[in-house]
Amino acid sequence: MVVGHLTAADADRVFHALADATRRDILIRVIRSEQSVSALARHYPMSFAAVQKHVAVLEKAALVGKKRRGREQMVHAEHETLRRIARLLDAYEDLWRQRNDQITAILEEDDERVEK
Amino acid sequence: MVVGHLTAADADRVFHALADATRRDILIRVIRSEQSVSALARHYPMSFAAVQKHVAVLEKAALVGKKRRGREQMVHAEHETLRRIARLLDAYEDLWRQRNDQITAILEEDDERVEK
DNA sequence: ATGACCTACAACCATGTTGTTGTACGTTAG
DNA sequence: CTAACGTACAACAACATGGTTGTAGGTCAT
Repeated sequence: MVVGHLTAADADRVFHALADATRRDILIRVIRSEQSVSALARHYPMSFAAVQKHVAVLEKAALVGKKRRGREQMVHAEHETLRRIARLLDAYEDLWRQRNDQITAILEEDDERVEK
Repeated sequence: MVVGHLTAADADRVFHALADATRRDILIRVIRSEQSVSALARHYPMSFAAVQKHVAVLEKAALVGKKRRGREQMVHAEHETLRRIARLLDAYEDLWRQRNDQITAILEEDDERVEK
């Protein structure tokens, strides 16, 4: 089992890759099942080369990987990266909860003072 | 309670906003406690105007909000947006699990055939 | 072997992003 | 009132992004 730490540059790349509707759609498709680049390209109103670039962005972010099969490049999701970035956002949410807990604690402390 | 649906353009803005280490750091700081733009700016090796722009990107993504207090603009986290984007990534992870469940089911079906 | 298909990659263009500096204006402190 | 502070915004330069077309090479089917 890999510990799996995400550097700041990694997070930059992953969030950047996700910041485009076409790339998110490609990711969803390959999560469902791996597909060749040209099969993916058929779904979008842009050139094959443009889709190829989107896949390259996802690949540099390690959100997908490619595996040659004959003359096709099969694109598959790299679930571990998706998991890591989801956990990173969870950590942000935890920060918020901790802050709220502190505020709640302080307010309760005030209540005690008032009651005394 | 707001239903809270994230359009594709919303997700574009949020992921783009998160795709920069400085902006993620600003977000973390204001999650912990709201701060003025100039207080934030003191932490980074760049001009006040640059930090102002980063805050504007976070604000357009609705990850933070601003509230004037005297001559200062207090920046605070908008937790709801953070929550929504975290849930969006959760949905992607669910897709992966569904796919795995299907594969597992098919394999088990194969096993049954072999056993017969 | 030939043609069709899939991919890779370079060159190019338009636009957007990220930093800078400079100017202007409202607010607070002394 | 004046000086310092906090903010807003415009203009600019450098670079990145997202699309295009064109060329080239590897693989498969006939």
